[in-house]
Amino acid sequence: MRADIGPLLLKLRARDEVSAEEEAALAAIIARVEEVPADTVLAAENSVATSSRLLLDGWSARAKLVQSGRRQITEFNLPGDFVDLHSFLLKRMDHDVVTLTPSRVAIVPHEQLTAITERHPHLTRLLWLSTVVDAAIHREWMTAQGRMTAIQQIAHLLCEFYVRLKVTGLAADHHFPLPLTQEEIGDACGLTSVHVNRMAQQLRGDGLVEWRRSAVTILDWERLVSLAMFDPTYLSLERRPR
Amino acid sequence: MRADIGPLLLKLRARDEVSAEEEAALAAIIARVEEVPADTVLAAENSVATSSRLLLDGWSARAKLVQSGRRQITEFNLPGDFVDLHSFLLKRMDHDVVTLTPSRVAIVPHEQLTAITERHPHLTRLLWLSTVVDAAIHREWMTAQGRMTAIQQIAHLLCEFYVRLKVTGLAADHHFPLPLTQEEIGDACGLTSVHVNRMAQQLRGDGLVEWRRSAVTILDWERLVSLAMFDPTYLSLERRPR
DNA sequence: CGTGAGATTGAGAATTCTCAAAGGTCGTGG
DNA sequence: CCACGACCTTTGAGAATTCTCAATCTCACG
Repeated sequence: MRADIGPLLLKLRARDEVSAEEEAALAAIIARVEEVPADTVLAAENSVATSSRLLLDGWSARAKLVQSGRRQITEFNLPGDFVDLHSFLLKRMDHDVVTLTPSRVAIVPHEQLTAITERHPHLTRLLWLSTVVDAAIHREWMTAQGRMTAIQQIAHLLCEFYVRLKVTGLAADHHFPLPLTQEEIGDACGLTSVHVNRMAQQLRGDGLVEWRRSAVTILDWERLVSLAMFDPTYLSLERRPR
Repeated sequence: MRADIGPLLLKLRARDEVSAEEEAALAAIIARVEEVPADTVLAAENSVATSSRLLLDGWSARAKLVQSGRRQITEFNLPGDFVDLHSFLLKRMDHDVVTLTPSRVAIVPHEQLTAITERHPHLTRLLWLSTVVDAAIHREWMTAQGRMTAIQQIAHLLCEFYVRLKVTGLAADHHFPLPLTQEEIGDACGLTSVHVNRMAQQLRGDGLVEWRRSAVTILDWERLVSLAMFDPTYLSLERRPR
């Protein structure tokens, strides 16, 4: 099966050049592709991984479960994200990776990744970069959680989705799909779904977004960015030699 | 100047073997060593880095400033931490790195790190791992911030310090130095220093810790771990092939 | 001993949570 | 093509945690 790694390449090329040879090397490391339904655990906390997963299509999340049934989502993964590249080095997972929508996932055995590190130093650096950007996203979220209000956090999340989805052409004209429940957004922001609901109403009432069903239209990007104090620097979408 | 990379090696060797050749390669990438006072910015947000810093001695922090003078500390760096290895790939910094105590810092030019990726794939993976562990620490903190109470968060931080400091021999017998103000701890937990103070009093009052000046003694490790729901898995201190 | 940074205390205020209960929406089976 | 059920969203009201803003206290150090 020929996996479509187009979205991944778009992301990598937003940050640096990727040669044809590197592109071929990437395509070659995929062992197989799987279709998985929503709410499937792709990688379980505490398990020891021997392969990593590349999200070809669909949304997933990194989540940590806490006693008492609560959970914290620490990052959302969009199509083209190498969702558990971290497990290549960690081996033992510190968190779950769970699909949020029906998804298509490419499986990459760790031996193949090891081979990349031995033969393609520049491609290695680009993959390394993508894990380091995950860390930058974590820092940005932590800052939002610790030092911003609930409504700012949610606004920030919407800004992030829009910018990240645009890279792979999944968002345009200030409009994008958002297949998340308010509960899932709450799990990401450290809020209850009740409070997410009230803040979402406020964002709508203030004329910042139109947000119905599972799609969002940003009505006033300037004001949303200003409310969220959103600065996309942390996404490292500058093209430069790495 | 001969830099003492002993603490760094202890950390790396807690996770996998490091050959004598790799050790020599690491020692060779250090361009120079600097002594810096407390509260010095080692790497500034938004600047474009051309070298990374290895903390030989002292404590530092990754911090993000938010309008209105607030800040969020996203990780504390201890002696032996490669504090801004992230900048090797990010180039443009998404956060500040600031010393919290007088420190000794080794400077590593990015060209040297590039050379490591070209000649030492296994060492590259170990350095990559250390950035991925930073991300795991971020996730753990985010979970604490989002889904645990203030006192649990602070207890969790103390557990983390003890385990991390033990790796390099800087903690033992449930005792360790803690050169942080309550304000700095608040910046890390997303709390005010006032609330940190009250929670610290409660931890002392409950007989969990002795915490005076800048040193902590954990009086009841079991109970502290249980309160904080602390599980050191996220620190990846298992020795296995990477 | 005076100074200044950091720790501690007090009291009222704000944000967010908890616990229900009610209202909508969408896919599926009859 | 409609009714049903499951899953979300929305609303209300009281409660809890944490914040804000001072003011005071302590202690290491010059």
